[in-house]
Amino acid sequence: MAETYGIRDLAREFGVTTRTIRFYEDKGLLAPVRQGQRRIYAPRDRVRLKLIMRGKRLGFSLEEIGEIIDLYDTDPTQVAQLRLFLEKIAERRAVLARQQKDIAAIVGELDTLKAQCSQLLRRKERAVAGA
Amino acid sequence: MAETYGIRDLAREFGVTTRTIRFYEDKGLLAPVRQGQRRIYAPRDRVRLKLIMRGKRLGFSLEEIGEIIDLYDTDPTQVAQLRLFLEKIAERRAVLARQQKDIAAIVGELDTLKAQCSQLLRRKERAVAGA
DNA sequence: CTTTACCTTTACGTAAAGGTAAAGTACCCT
DNA sequence: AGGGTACTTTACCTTTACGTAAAGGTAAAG
Repeated sequence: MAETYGIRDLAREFGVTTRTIRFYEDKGLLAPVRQGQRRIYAPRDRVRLKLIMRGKRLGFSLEEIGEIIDLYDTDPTQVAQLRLFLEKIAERRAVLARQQKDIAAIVGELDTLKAQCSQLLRRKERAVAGA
Repeated sequence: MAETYGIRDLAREFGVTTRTIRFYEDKGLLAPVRQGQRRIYAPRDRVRLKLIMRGKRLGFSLEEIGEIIDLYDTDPTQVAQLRLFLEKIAERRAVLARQQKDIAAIVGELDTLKAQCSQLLRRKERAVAGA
């Protein structure tokens, strides 16, 4: 028979709190079966959670992650899922590329400001010392 | 006599809403005088707003911006302000540097995933076409 | 006197991803 | 029966930077 997990098991394995896992369920990302009130997680739930964590690491929102992994169930060939995922990857890359440029620009500004401040500070300190 | 501005004037000049300017006042970043109920902004308020906008562009939080520009008033020599600002600049640079690295790593992962997905997709598409 | 434009305060809403507390349920161990 | 532990639900709290009504004040123009 198939392996099952308790919420605590998965929380430990993935380094999140049980609250987090329940939160994902609220958001429709997980749907464990119940045994009374307890949640029983099957291997496929574990896979989904792993995909969620990976998606988060890559900077996707939970909503985007949901769109992608839902196709995992509804799309037997996974072609649609792969297409969507590739699209999301492209989007994400574009966002990151822009962030890279923005950061570089800001770092440039910070360096300029730093130079100005440093110079001004040296002058002020000399003025104070000389007074 | 000194120039003054209405809230609308500053909003237009800096491309923000009046709500934003009032919000900054709530946060203690601005303190215009009142004429009855109306807010009257002096040139120094305008300068502060300009500093706020610059700080934001550089990615500082309003709280950090507040710390810095408050010294502008309390510190006549500005030495303390310059020191604090340089410190903030260094912090910000460090954060941005880490972000750069993180982004680069994620982009790398995305590229790997993209390659895998593309290959898989091509196989699936061939399989479907061949069926 | 009314419209129009601008201003005011108060206060709830938003997004994201959970944290945290309260209070109750379930089961094992002794 | 009592204790301990894990689990459950509900529901409000957090952060940041405002958006968005609601409801009304003030003043110039027509």
